[in-house]
This record gives sequence, structure tokens and C-alpha cells, in this order.
Amino acid sequence: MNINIGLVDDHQLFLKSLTLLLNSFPGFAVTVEACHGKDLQEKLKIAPALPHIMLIDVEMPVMNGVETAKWLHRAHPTIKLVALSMNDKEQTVIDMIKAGCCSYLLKDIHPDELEIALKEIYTKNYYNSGLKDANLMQLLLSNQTETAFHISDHEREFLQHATSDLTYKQIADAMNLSGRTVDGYRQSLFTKLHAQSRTGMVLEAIRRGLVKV
Amino acid sequence: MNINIGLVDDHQLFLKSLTLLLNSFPGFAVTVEACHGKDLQEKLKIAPALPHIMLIDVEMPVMNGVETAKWLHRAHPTIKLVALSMNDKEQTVIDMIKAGCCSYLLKDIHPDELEIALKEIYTKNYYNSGLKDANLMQLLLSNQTETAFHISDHEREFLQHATSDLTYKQIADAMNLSGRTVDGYRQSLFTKLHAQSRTGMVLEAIRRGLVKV
DNA sequence: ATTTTATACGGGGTTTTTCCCGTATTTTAT
DNA sequence: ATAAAATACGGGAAAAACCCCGTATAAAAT
Repeated sequence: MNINIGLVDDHQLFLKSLTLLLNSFPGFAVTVEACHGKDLQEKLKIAPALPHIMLIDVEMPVMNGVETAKWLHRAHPTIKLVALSMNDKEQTVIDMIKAGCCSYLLKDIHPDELEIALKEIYTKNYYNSGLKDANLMQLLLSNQTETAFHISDHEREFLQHATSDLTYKQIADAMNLSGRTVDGYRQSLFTKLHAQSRTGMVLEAIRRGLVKV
Repeated sequence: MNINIGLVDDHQLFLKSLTLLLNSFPGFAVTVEACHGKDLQEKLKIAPALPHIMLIDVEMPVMNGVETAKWLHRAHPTIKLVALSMNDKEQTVIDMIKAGCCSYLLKDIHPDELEIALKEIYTKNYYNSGLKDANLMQLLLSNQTETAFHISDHEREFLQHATSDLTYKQIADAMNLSGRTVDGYRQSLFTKLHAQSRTGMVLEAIRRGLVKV
């Protein structure tokens, strides 16, 4: 009666090390390893058996943690998803929980606590690490009321251009659009990202992973 | 004839996992584990023997990688220092090498390559991972010519405040300074960071790790 | 002892950003 | 078919950011 674990993390060294650690826990076995979401999709196709629990890193190239969790939650709803991240930013926690994760663990967790957490997730379907617990519900509730918005391709392209030293006029020229048009993008993104200044907009875009620095 | 390794990393899970991995390499043994520089200073006092190689994480609380490397290089010059980081920002690499590290490895290195790297560092005193090699010397040289500039405490505090949605006026009020004074900080930081706009300044500060997002 | 350097600040002018007013076209939904 | 939503754009004005001119004071270097 093994608990089979799947791992998704782009840092090879961490991935392989953690595999060793998890395999050293009695009753645990790592059956799937992937370095990002796309890779996981391939690996799961040829996997002999689905893992019971999937540990998913948040920061990954190609296909990030949120996308990966969303896909897994839809494609393999029986797998229990656990976010494993270095940062404890509210928005990131919310995004991962909403994407279908039943727990959010930090990478500086002690191995002993990890073992406890995984056992509890396997049996009880959830585990909340310490203080987070109390705030989590409030976080999710306050976030639910926010209407989901869409950012268009042009807006995203503008955002990336805005993440620079360029003026709006220069951005407009680079995008072959009128200055007024990019001002429209700016205004709608200010609303969507709750910003009052270009700097605030860019910072929020960075936090949400909408642009590369 | 064991190669003794010391580890400094604030992420418990990674620290313990990597220890397992390194101990699984034939001829290797992890003899010291610490979660940051200050912790390492304590641990080394009571250590039965100094490690041959110290793997140092760059991003750490209390006492970061650069400070830790500098101290180790002075206090225990026989230990070979290796930076182990997730980011490959030029400035970070330069800082760690200048602090006394003989190699800079990324955390997404494959375990096999890590083993090779550590062996080479043990015998040859250096190891450059792949493509970095060619650029490294140029990086160090180009950095030497750049006049080292100093960012004052007030300027750094202003930078952190500027990494926000606040106006300069609001920042001045928060810092209890005149608007003209923070404009002075802005102007000197524009020069030092080669920026032409607040957004450009903030982005460069983020890239150089001068501020937290 | 005197120059240099660093810090804090004042006034004012130009550019950019921000935020309104608005229209026309196209795409999407019902 | 027609309403609704999304897109691209124009003009203008207030606010903020940007970029000079300058002074005074204290610390550090020669």
C-alpha cells in the first residue's frame, strides 16, 4: 500500500534530490518526474500508474504551476494536487488553490513536516500549514467576488513594451498604433490591475507573471 | 579519502534532500549543514573537521550568499566556495565570484554534472559550467572598468518606495523629506542605473536585486 | 587649513503621463 | 436582426515626472 508521488519542478537538482528524500520515507514512492507541465503531459501518457499525489512547483518555464494544476485537475481529477513554492505571495496561493490544489507548501518546510503533510493529504484530502490556515478562507472569499477579466493580445504586448524605459509614444511607434490607442490599453490595464501609475501597472504585471523582466 | 561537503541553504527541504543526494555519490559526505551565514558560523565552530567544498545559496535571510562567501573566504581560505543559485543574473554571478567563489552553479544542474563539477573543483580548484565560461572573464573585466558607485541608505530606501504605485510626493512624505530631496535621489539613481524614466529605474533595480517586488 | 565630496533643499520650465470628453468600426451574443 | 461588447482612434487639460538653474551645510580627503 504505497503512496505514489509525482513531482513537477524545473530545477533538476531539486527534483532529483527530493525524489531521493521522498523515496526514503517508508511507504512512499516517486513514480513520475517532470520538469514542467508540458513534460508532465508526456510523462503521464507512458506512466504505468497514476500517482496519488502530485507536487507542483509554481515557478516553471514553458507551462507554469497554475496552468499545470488546472490541466491536471481537469484531466486527472483523482490526483491530489499540492503546490510547492518558495514564495508565499497571497495572489500565488489563491491562484494555485483555485487551480485545484488542496494544499500549499513552502519549500523551506522541514522534511518531517512534509511527510506528515503528505500522509494527511492522502487520507484527509487537505493540509494547511500553520498560520496560513486562518487567512486562507478569507483570501479565497475576498478573491471570489473579483470578476474574472481578460487581457487581449495587444494589451499583453503593450504591457511587455511598457516594462521598459520607453515612453508611450515610442511604444505606440513600435507597435504601429496611434498614441491614443496605446493610451486606451493603458487605461483598461490600470483598471484591470488596480494601478494608478505606469510603475504600479508594470509591478502588478510582474507579480502576476504577465511579463518578463 | 572522502570529499567533505558543506551546505548553506535556507530552504530546509532542499537542504535535506541535497544532503541525501550528495551522500549517495561515492566518496562524498555532507559534514556541515546550515540555513544561512550566521548559522554556518555557529556550526563551523563545533564541526569536527572543515569541509573541503562549501555550496552556498545566494538568496538567504539574515546573512546572504555574498556576505557568507566573503566571510568564509577570509576566515577559512582553504575551503573551496561554490555558489549555488537559481538565477543567472550577471551581477549576482560577478558578486559571488568576487566574494571568493571558484564556481557558480545553477540549481537546475543535473545531479550527474554536479558530481563531475564537485570532483573537478576538488582537484582543479575551478569549474565553469558550459557557455558561461566564455562570458565570465569578460563579465569580470567589464565590471572592473565600471566605476564602482555607491548607493546610500536613503537612496536605497527611496528605491524601495519607488517600487510601488506611489507618487514621488507621497514617497517624500513617507520618508519625511522635501519633494526636492527625493527628486535628487531620483536624478542620481537615473545616472547610476542608466535610466530615463521611473519605470526604467525600478526595472533595473529589480534586475540588480536592489529592491524586492 | 582648504578643497573636495556628499547630502538636503528651493524655484521653475518642459515633457510625459494620466484622465477626461467624445466617435466609428468590427466582432460577439441573443 | 439588433443589441452589446470590444477595438482603434481624436482632442484637450490637469497632474506628475523629468531636468535644469541654483544654495547651504557637514563630513571626508588632501
